[in-house]
Amino acid sequence: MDIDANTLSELLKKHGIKPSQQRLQILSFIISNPCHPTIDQIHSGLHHALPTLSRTTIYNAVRIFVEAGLVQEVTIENNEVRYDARTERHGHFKCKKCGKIYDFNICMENIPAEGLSDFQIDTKNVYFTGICKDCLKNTSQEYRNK
Amino acid sequence: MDIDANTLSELLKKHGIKPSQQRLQILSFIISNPCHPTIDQIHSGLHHALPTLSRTTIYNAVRIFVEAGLVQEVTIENNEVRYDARTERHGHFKCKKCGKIYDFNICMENIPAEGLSDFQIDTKNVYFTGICKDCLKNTSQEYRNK
DNA sequence: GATTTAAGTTGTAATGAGTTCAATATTGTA
DNA sequence: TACAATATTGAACTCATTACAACTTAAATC
Repeated sequence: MDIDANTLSELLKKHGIKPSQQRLQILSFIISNPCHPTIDQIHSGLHHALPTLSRTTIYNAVRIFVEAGLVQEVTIENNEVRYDARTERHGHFKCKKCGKIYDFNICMENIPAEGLSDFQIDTKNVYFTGICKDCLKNTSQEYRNK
Repeated sequence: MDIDANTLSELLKKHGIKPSQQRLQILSFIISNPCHPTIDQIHSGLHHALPTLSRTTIYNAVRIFVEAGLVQEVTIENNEVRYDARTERHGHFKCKKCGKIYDFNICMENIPAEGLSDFQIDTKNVYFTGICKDCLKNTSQEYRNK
């Protein structure tokens, strides 16, 4: 389940990021948990490995990862930023009932954007909201947001 | 520049929303300022017309507008929710240099989303980031984020 | 190996968008 | 006018994120 630490270390060095224990663990966690974890989920997920890990360190680490293009910020809904190590472009779907986030493949290049000629486009984000297959099956159920 | 108050009033009633002075002004402001204003921008923009207008009222009003489908939430970047009266689907581009947000037309229906069959899709959002035409022209300039 | 220097980490305190809530004001209706 | 229902207001609160200063670690030089 774990990613080779040396490989990750080299990856960080290649981007001019010093591979500290904390950074290696944080990046490894994001890669091996492709559920788009929040800062808080990273924090509690690494608690047994690094009991003194501070939230500030996680904020710092993900910021430099994002700047280096190793990790993507995913803002599906306001008030929860999530992180995603998939660098290939893909879309996100958030179910309004169960709150689960699904990835889906999408060919961004095919999106026809009128009026952006002469613009330098760095990132493209697509997110949908609605109700997922599983929740649709159980339609008679009570509404449990989030 | 103003929108006919009667038309707006009817529009609100049609959606079961009581057309109070505050709601009319807030909706009118969002419609006549298609710059995707934040709560704060709405607040200061309406200050001369409604000096006692409270932020809470704006939060309440935009929430019921969004629920009624009259207004769209635009979350380009975390920590700033913006509001948009354009209900037709379109994408948003945020310039990393000047911070300006551009609309662009996009045919959402054509976005090929693999793996979402049997999902009920309610909203589709597309946002790009990069550097706008104007800022590209002045490349030698200092970097002014936001 | 000891010393110096730079960089990274930590926890606390500050910030600021958004929410909650009780009091007040407004509106519609009899 | 009186009543009931709804809307508005502002202060207090919450909570994610940021700022910052003290501390720790790692690397570099002697």
